[in-house]
Amino acid sequence: MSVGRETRLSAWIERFAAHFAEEGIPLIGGRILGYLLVCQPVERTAAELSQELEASSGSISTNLKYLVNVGLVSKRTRRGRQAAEYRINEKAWTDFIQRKFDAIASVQTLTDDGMRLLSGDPERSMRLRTVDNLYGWLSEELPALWERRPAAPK
Amino acid sequence: MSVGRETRLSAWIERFAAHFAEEGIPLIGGRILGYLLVCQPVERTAAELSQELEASSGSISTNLKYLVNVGLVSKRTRRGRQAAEYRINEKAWTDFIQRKFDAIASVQTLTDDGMRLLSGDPERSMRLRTVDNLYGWLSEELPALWERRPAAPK
DNA sequence: CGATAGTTTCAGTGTCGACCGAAAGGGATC
DNA sequence: GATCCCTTTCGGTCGACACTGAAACTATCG
Repeated sequence: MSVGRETRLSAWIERFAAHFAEEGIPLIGGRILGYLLVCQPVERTAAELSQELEASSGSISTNLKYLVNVGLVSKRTRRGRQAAEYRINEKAWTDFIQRKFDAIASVQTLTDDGMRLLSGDPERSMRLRTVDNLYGWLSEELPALWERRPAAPK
Repeated sequence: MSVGRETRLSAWIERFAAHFAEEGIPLIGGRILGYLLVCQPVERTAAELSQELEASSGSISTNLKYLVNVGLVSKRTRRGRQAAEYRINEKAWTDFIQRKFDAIASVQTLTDDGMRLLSGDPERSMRLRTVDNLYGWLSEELPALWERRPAAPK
């Protein structure tokens, strides 16, 4: 007897959350992301998320605030409805990735400063130079690559 | 009155360590990396690192083990010398970056599995598709970019 | 205005990991 | 083999942070 689609989806959500937990995103935040990516309908209230993800209202609130803040989730309020609706903002994933790239490229300013401190001492700066060259190349290429990213469909 | 080069270097090491602390590398590990990148001579024993970075022998040992393990530092033992010598393995920085790229690209298998679970439900898979497309593109382009990386000098 | 339904805040709890320092372990020299 | 020196292991402490649940807050509707 095969397991249902919803069961497999919740297992998938858990894997999804586990991956981002390794990147420092709280488990519940990752679950929210995964859930909002596949739920039907697309919008959920905090209370619904709390129930379906079996997480306390406090955790949901904290993590929604964080996710809205980084743009991955958007909050919509409607007159006549006191409950706000949350949904995935899939467009924001590009910014999410870009921040990762920026973090990598930013090391170059660090190695660059180091090189400057060692200027006039080529012997000693050899090790740093290798690293600086790599990051220098990355901080050229990553933005260039990023320019070529495909436009999000419609 | 200007501060000495060594003073500025230790400030630089601290900045360096702080950056990688944000990426999840323990502070002391980051200090070791920064220090080994600029110290003269290039090799240090654990005891020396402990003294110069003002960290306990235990912390130094733990972090060296970790850094050697990921390849960023190499350990050399010599007959007639009981103290092992540690030095930066600047070549390994490329692997270090590559692991980051791999981590990004690996999300694609995740989103791909999700898409499969939602197959036959185009309406519902729209959100995931956007994300999947982005990661699909990345997992094509990042390895391609990586191929073009400059060779380390000599 | 009162009642209701939802969200946010906050204090408290538990877990995890970095760090320390002392004790144990292992080579090297005599 | 005994001694010395250095490294690793290990128990313990501390601080950070995710999470909870109850209380405070806010908004809507009767």
